[in-house]
Amino acid sequence: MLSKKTKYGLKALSYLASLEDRQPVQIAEIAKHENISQKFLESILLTLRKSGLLGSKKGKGGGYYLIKDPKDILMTDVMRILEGPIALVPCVSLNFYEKCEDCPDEATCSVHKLMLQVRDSALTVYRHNTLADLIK
Amino acid sequence: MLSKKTKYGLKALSYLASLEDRQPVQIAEIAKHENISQKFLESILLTLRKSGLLGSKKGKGGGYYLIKDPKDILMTDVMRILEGPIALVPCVSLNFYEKCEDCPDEATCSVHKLMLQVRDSALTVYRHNTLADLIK
DNA sequence: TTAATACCCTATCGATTTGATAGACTATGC
DNA sequence: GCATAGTCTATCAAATCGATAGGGTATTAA
Repeated sequence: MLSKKTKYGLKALSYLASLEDRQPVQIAEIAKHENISQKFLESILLTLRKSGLLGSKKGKGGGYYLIKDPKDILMTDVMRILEGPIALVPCVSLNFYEKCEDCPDEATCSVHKLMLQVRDSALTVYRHNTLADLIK
Repeated sequence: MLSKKTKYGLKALSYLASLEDRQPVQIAEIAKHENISQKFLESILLTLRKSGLLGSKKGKGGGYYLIKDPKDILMTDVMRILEGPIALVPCVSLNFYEKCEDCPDEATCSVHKLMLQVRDSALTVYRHNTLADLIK
């Protein structure tokens, strides 16, 4: 299940991308427009800023804004930042690989085999979608 | 992330499918072979039995066994029984649909649009995999 | 018929995660 | 220097997860 953090983050990014200009937008405006708890959104936007997707400006007239063009923001990156691994199981994760302690052999593991396919199919989707695609 | 319940359930099903005959297999044997907590596995096998994938036999010589041929057991069914919805968000779920309370319009929701594609890609994988495919 | 076997069911428990809130701090612009 | 708006830390209730304990019940072999 998708976490609310990811859901809200996606909505916030989409909202920013939908605006014509790239002027800073206040947290409060985003929260209100997308029906999100403002304080919770604060921490999410902070994450997005620290990972380089958003810029911020303090003080009057401040807020958050997209750094890159929406068509250059891949969903693979967004999902990994917000949700973490795309794979459903660590042993098939590209960026967050971990060996399963209970599984003696990945090559013959039925779960591994199935989850590998699921990961690839999800990756394909995320790689073919940019932020610009989501707001069309 | 895939729950251990699903992971263990898949492993147990695979183990049963890998055996030549369809004689009842004791919980203890499955648990030992797959490195699973026996008590936890009990509840999982119970779920699988109640949903019609497994049969059980009590008393001496009892255990669990597959009811259908492995090639007739679709991963869509297995995943829905063990993990629940295949969709990452209720508003794109076929079997567990729920409206998002915060989202005013699904048609224009960017999250909805993305998650619909992810669901379809996962469904395609699960529909093309039977239990027989996993143990090849 | 009886006793062993093995599935069935309920309850509980600690750990972790999640979503949300509060409050103080800091930088900016007028 | 004061209002504005992002930044950071701490906390918290609720839910979920994985696991465990312990007794109940049906079946079978002897």
